[in-house]
Parts: sequence; C-alpha cells; structure tokens
Amino acid sequence: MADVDAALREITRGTAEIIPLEELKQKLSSGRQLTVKLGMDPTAPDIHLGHTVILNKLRAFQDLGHKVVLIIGDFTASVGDPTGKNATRPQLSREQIMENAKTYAVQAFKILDKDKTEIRYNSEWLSRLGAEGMIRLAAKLTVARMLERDDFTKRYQAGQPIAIHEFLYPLLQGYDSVALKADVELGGTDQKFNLLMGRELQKDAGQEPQAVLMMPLLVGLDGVKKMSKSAGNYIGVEDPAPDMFGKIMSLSDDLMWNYFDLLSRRSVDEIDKMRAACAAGTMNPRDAKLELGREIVARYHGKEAGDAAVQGFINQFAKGALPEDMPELTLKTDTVPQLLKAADLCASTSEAMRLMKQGAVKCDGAALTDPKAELPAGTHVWQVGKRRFARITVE
RNA sequence: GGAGGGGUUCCCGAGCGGUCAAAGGGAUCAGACUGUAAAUCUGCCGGCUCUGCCUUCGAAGGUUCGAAUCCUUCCCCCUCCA
Repeated sequence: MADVDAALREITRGTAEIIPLEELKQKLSSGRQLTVKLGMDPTAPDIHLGHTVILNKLRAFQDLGHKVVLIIGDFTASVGDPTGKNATRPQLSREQIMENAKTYAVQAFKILDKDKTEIRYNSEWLSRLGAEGMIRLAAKLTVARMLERDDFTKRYQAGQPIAIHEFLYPLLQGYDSVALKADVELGGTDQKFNLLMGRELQKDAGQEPQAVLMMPLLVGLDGVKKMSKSAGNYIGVEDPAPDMFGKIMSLSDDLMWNYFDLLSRRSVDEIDKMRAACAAGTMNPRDAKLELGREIVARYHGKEAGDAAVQGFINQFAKGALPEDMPELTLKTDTVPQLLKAADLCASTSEAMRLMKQGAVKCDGAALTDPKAELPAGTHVWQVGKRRFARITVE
C-alpha cells in the first residue's frame, strides 16, 4: 500500500477539493489504468500558466501510468458555458476550431506525455444525440436542480436573464463523461457543478461514477484576480524566456509559494524545506524565486534558456548591466520624442515627453529630462523605464 | 405589445448649456524605496509639428456665439407588466 499512499500524496497535492476522496483512493489502488478526462474549450488557443495547473495534474496521473483524454469541446462551444458575461459567443467555424485545437495540443504537449494522451472531439457523440436524445437527456434533471448552480442562483436572484440553452451546457459536459466512461475528471473549482453532473449522469447510465478533482484557480501577477488573458495578468506559455522569467520575479513572496505548489514539479518535501528556510531567514526568498523561474522557463524553453534567464536577470538587475539582446535600429528623426516613438519605446510622442519629464528616459545611462533637448547624433543605447532598451543609430 | 432606466476617456463612475480633455476610484506606466520583490509614497494617465492646436462623452443630423450637457431620428443594453 506504500505505493498507493505515495501516489495519492502526489495526486492530492495542491488540489482544492476531491469528491469523493475515498472513491479516488479505491480507483487508484485498483491497479487498473484509469481514464482521466479534461474538457477544453476551443475558443481560447493561447494557454497561460493558469491553464497549466490542471495540465500538470494530468501529467501526474500519466506518470502513474494512467490514460488522459483531452476532450475538444467543438460541440459544446456552440452552446457556450454560461459565464453570464459572454453569453453570445461568436460561432466558430469548423476550421477555426480545428486550428485552435491544434495550437492547444502543441502547447499542452509541453507538459503532457503525448503517448499517454488521447484527443477526442465531443461532437463525435453529441451530434449523434439529436433533438430526441437531447430532450431525453434534459428530462433527467429538474429546473430546481439546475438553479442550484451558483451562478444561475445569483443571476436568477438578481433578475438577470438565463437563456434555456444555458441549462444544456452542464448536461452535455456531463454526458461526455458517460460517453467516455471516465474514471476521473479534472477541472477548476469554478467547474464544480458541471463536474458533478458527470457523476449523476454516469450513475443514471449504470456506470461507476467518476471521481472529481478540482484545482484552485491560479492567481495572476496582480496577486488578486485569477490569471486570465483579459485581465492582462498572465504568464503565457509562449512568452519569450526573459519575459517569462521577469514576470515570475515580480511575484510577491506569498504568491510565489502558491506557484511552487501548483506549478513546480519539485517534491512536496523539497518545497517545504525551502519555505522553512526562508521563514527562518537562512534563505533569501529572492533565491527561491530565482529557482522557480529557472524551473518554469526551462520547462517551456529548455534547460539552457532557464539558466540563461537567471544569469541575464542577475546581470541586468542585480549588477545593473545592459541586457544582452536589445533591438538595434537605424532611424531618421528630428526630436527625442519622435525617436522614442519610432523605436517603439513609447506609444506616442506625448507619452515620451511625459516620461522624459519624469526622468524615465536615458541615453547611454544619462537621464534626458528636457523634451526639447537636441537629439544626440550617432549610435547610443536608449532606455525607457527599467525594461525597455534599444540601440539606435540616428542618421 | 405597454411602462420605465441606461449607453461618458482602459474599467467603474460623476458631470446635465460656457470655468470640460471632462471629478473621484481602480488598472497601466514612470520616479523614490527594494530583492526589477510585495507594501508604501510621489507623479503621469487622448493625440500632435506641445506656452498652442486637433480629436473624444452610443451613431447621424439640428438648435446655439458656445453642447458630454437641449431637440430629432436611429442603434444597442437592462428592468417591470402582458
């Protein structure tokens, strides 16, 4: 049983909730290969670290020998998960969905083991359902039961509209589990209702209900809101290595530990040790953060890039050296603000002037505060703020 | 079908004929402090050929010396009654 305990510890790490834990234990100790399901919406192809929290967990299942099924919700995309906000989503064409799914898969396979992953489209079984099957499916649940869902409750009480078809989404997602005979389904905590729907429908179909495992939503760079593209507080999987590293370094210390738990592949013990060392003052939290950055950058850009990012960061910010790579440009302008705008260091000449007055603009390390000062000729390194650099030759 | 409320700069939200590029808050950005931390403080926060000029308050017209503010038409969102 020692193996099962170890497996369980890895599986439960960082989870928000597991329903029911006992059933998951049984499944894990049964010795058979489990089918672990994750649904994915083909509307958002760019994945960020927030999405990878769940992918990491899937990977943990794979490392234990289980099978992961990624469901591309091509059918459910036409329904749209009722978030309240974007009730009317643009209909995606078949080609767009395929394209998004492909992009998603490429990014997801930086984490998942390709050989132990199966990709399915839920139109495969949902379009076969037909109107009749849909009605039969809808008959299994009551309106009162549907209204239990948190956001339906809120909207209903607030007098906001709920379209009938929105009720279908949880049903269809649940039916996916029936079609796959899923043993485990993963999702964010916001997915609780939908995930549990799978259990109900599976029981109804005479199957052993899936265990449901929910991961917390990763908090974004601002430390408050969940990570999302629209909030602009995300770290993209495709972000260039230095950016990715820089964003990780800007996390608050509290949040850093959260990221360790949810994103690092280090063992629980190792992380606890670091946490204790930082609390005791024997380790600088900054150094722990450097390691977190190194690990994550290495995962998406390779080990070398991870090490280079750490070194580059130390050189640039701890030692104040110039970054290794910066754009090199040759431009022809009359004034400093125009130059900065043309070089894309500022969005507008107005902004350039403001920044100059605030002492943010430097030419070869010397601050330039007068927007009307003469433009220095020749090649110089221009800097705006702490991170924007360019080597510009003025003609 | 009927009644009512509303659309303001990235977001929330004030303004209801001139003193409005538009209060206040948030976000972003920059400066100080630092570990490029976080927190805090300060500044900036439409554009330009920048002591001035140009464009902006759902859209288009109109009234006026002058409109985000008044009128007309249109578009969109929400609530209640049926």
